[in-house]
Amino acid sequence: MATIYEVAKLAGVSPATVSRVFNGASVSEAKAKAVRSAATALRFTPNRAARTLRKQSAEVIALVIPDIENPYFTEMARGVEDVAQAAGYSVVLCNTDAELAKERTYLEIALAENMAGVILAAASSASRLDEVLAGGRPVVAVDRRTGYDVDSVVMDNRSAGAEATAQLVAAGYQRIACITGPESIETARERADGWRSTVQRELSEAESEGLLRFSTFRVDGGRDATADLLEGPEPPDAIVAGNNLLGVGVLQELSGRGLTPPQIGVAVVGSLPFTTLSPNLVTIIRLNARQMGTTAAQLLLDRIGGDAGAARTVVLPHEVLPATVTAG
Amino acid sequence: MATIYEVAKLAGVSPATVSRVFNGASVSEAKAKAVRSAATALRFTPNRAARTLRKQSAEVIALVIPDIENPYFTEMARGVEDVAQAAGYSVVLCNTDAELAKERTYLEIALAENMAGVILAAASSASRLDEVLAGGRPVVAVDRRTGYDVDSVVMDNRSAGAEATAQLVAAGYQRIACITGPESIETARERADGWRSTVQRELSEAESEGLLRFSTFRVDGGRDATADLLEGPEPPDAIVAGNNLLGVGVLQELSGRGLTPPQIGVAVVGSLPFTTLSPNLVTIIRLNARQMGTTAAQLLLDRIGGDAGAARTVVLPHEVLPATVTAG
DNA sequence: GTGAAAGCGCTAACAC
DNA sequence: GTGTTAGCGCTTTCAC
Repeated sequence: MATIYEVAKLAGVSPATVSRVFNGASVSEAKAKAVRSAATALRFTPNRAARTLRKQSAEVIALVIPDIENPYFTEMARGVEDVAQAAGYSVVLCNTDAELAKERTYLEIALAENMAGVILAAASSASRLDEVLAGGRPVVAVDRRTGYDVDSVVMDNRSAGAEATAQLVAAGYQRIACITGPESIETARERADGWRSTVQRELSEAESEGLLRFSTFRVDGGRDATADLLEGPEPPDAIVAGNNLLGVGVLQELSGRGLTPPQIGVAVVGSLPFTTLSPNLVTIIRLNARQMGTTAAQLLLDRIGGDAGAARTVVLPHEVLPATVTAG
Repeated sequence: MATIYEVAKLAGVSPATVSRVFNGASVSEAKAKAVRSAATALRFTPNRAARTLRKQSAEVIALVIPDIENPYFTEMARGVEDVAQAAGYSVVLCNTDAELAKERTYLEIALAENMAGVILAAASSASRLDEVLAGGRPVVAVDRRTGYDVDSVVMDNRSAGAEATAQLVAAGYQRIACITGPESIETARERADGWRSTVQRELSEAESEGLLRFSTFRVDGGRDATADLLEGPEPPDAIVAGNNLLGVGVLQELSGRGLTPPQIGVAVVGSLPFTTLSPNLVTIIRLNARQMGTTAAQLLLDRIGGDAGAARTVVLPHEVLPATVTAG
């Protein structure tokens, strides 16, 4: 790899001038041209490690997520990437497996690499951001808030859970269960809250507890919880799934037992990635993960650009896609 | 962020000694202990940009893939990550959207960042690796070979396509179509080749062309091609899908038309991620993307470690999961 | 085993 | 507008 000195020598200018050309500072057109052609001839690319060391900041954004195999997060990653790339930033995807230790390691790396900022879908409410924030790096929380005073982009989970439930009520179901993620995760609790309030208001006070399952936000969690519910003394006639993967698990388990919507009602908060089921059988409360990604990236870029205002929280809307085939 | 100098001062040693402690060189136990406690007190983490600049190499591996939203590639990413992480390397995921320009940019970045190596699922057979290789960085090709003499890890695509087709033949289907990816992608061609040879051998010479569609490796591609096939003069009675997303698209389109396997036979090369369909209705030629990832990472680490032997090609086995419910 | 010092490639004062 | 120079934080000879 050629250095700035070799380019300078070939172009007959100083290294500083070469640097200026590559950083948009004012240079006479003649010298700029000479530099550019020398750079091309030597296949020069600025060394990013050196630039990062000198500037104390890399043009890289860390996107830290709990599950890279969940399409919700990869969709989000696409959104982040699009905005970041347009602004000249690269995105580094870090997968924590929802483990605090891995998350911690990645946050340390982000700091040690002088990355410009972090977009974090926290592993749990216990996530620690002290180090990164002490290092002066902006953080934007996505999907889940953190215990820190940072920008966040979230869905209206309570309302999404309520909406999912209301759709099932409207379709005539009477015993509506809810399978959501780990209780340690804000979104899981909020979606369950939405379900609970709707059930209690629309059906009966009694019709809630006993029908709630905190599980994992994964397919197997959905299957297990569904099996558990169906094998109970008073099985539900409908299920609200707290995220996309749980939805898949629910439907898989039902299908294994010969049950298909609308025989039993199903509403999913999120989406049904790669479903092969007819879309009008299941109610979807669609969460726009991509938009969450673009919004978060924009907020982060603002902060990187020096915006020091108070922390903002953006709540994104969801879209209701009701099942059109119902039991009724 | 504390520096090595501050740690040195606090511990009463030279910066060089601090560096040695953090790099496993021999240091007296007394000083090592002093350094460690000073480092902890100052919350010292070595600055990676500085280390990278000095060592001319970062402990980072680039994983360059064409579609981050395809579970096949995220599964592969998991495999890469597991091996890399165990060896102390971070993984940077780069999404090219199967565009050569983006791929080129990412490869340049990998070089400019002094990354230790690249694992590449090439955007097309026209991918250029000259710069990276000239920079002395090892490259391992995954899923698809490149035109360069580098290590590669691939599936036996021809055999996978043949196996998928043979399963449909065995189930009694007579007009078996094939929907595969872009003709510019090796895997797409090879899977089609496997299909063609089996159809020609088992059925009739005539029963092949006209039933082959080169599409995109995406869900919409599967839908469009299926629609196209079904609306033709002599529609197929079975379809081989060239990858997971095409399989989803095929099943979606069929389902929209009220067709479900085994009314029409379906075999998929790859897997059916997050399917809600009963697994015994569709034949799956399962490709182990995770294993592909771990294998590639291992090969790359060997190269990074200095292995300069001839380029190797590893061909991974697939697993046949036949549909057990057939039209017969 | 340990310290002094040079230098990785770049940017940003500072002088002109 | 342009060149000179110092220095970002680290690793690594080279002496001792």
